[in-house]
Amino acid sequence: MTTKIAITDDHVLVLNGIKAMLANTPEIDVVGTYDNGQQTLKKINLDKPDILLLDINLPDINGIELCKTLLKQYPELKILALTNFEEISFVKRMLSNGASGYLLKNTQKTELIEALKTVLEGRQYLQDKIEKKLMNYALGRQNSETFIPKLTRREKEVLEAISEELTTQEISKKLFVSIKTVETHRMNLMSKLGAKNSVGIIKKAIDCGLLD
Amino acid sequence: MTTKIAITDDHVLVLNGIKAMLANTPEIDVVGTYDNGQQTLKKINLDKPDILLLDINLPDINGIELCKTLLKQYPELKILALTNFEEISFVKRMLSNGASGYLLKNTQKTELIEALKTVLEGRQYLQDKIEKKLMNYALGRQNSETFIPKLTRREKEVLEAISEELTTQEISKKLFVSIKTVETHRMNLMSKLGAKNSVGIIKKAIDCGLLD
DNA sequence: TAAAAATTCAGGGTATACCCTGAGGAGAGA
DNA sequence: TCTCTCCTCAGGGTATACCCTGAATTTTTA
Repeated sequence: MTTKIAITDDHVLVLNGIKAMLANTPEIDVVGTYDNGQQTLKKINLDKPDILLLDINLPDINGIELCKTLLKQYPELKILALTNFEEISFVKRMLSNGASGYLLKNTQKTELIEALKTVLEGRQYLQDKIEKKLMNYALGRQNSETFIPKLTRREKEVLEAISEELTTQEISKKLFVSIKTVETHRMNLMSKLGAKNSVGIIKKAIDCGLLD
Repeated sequence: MTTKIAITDDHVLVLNGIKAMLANTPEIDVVGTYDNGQQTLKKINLDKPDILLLDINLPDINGIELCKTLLKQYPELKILALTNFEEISFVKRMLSNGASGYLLKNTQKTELIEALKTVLEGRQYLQDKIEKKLMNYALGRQNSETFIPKLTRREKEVLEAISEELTTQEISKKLFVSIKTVETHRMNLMSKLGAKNSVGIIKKAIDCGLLD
């Protein structure tokens, strides 16, 4: 049984590099390559790959968003992030959005194939370097007390709307309440999150994982 | 529908070689051949090719300059560099001046046709060898900054300050500039990052890894 | 069931952000 | 030299965010 994989990357050289790398590996079949997010969304249901190698850095859609969207539509699909970004924040966001693994683009053939196998078995594959970073990050975080403030239902809704760059007026219309109510909620958000303004609200919210 | 191509090269045997190579390929029609830059500039508007195969090494004009000039006048034209220069600096300069691909003169017929097709579809074609060189070069400098908007030094400073929850007035004092200047930078940040307000700036900045 | 928390909203205010046009000077690069 | 980008700043305006006090109603919880 061959494993069908597809690749989304806007760099032709990367696409071809991977294809070439897998050319003489009969158990792996590259069924599709896409160079942007829209194309991926359109064509993936035709190619039906088991695994998608996904670059974060795409011209049209953020790879992290794309990951989330794809997994909603195709829960069976395994997504393996393949990128140059070493930042832990990207790793965390990819994994929390359902990615099955994270590889850097300097990956060698053997490692790529091992990653594909691991992912196919339903397990998670992280490159050594990434795993260590993640570990250190987790250990560093354990000590520092991170109290996540409890937000009410309404506050979460307002928070969400603020992060959508809506104005108070727009939020009031969206939630069917008065402007004054929205302002109250925002003030409470600032108070609870220890922020001086909406920018602070968003920063702390992202930091606490209250937003994706 | 046939694809019209033209060739600029000062070596007659190369011109003829390519023509011969494409002679029994009906979907490709060689509509013009030029042996220097001036001639190319003069005659290309008459021949109206879809793709131009362009040598870098021309007697009168530098092929890289010619590429830039041609694309200013004919933005629809696809230019495929065809040369013996393997140096990455040439490749980069051609591509950054808008060339759609880069072939060495040892190209075989099938590869040439594939390159032409790829370019015609609006994608980029690079010969394997060139691709690998570029890949190594790219890996050497992990600067994946394709979709990350380029911010100026001042814009980065203002961005940083905004993320510190400072007001415009506070930022102006911190950076020793007027309030109006800070506002200008913030507007430019919104524009560059596609944000509707400061919240959007921060979100996109975090998203792009410009912060933290 | 009483207390606490959450949701709603008002009046009234100041500070700030947002948005436009326009423009001079400095520096880099062709 | 000319062009382009960046940095700087102004006038003048509207919209919005921020901040206070106070309070009625509903919902949750102890």
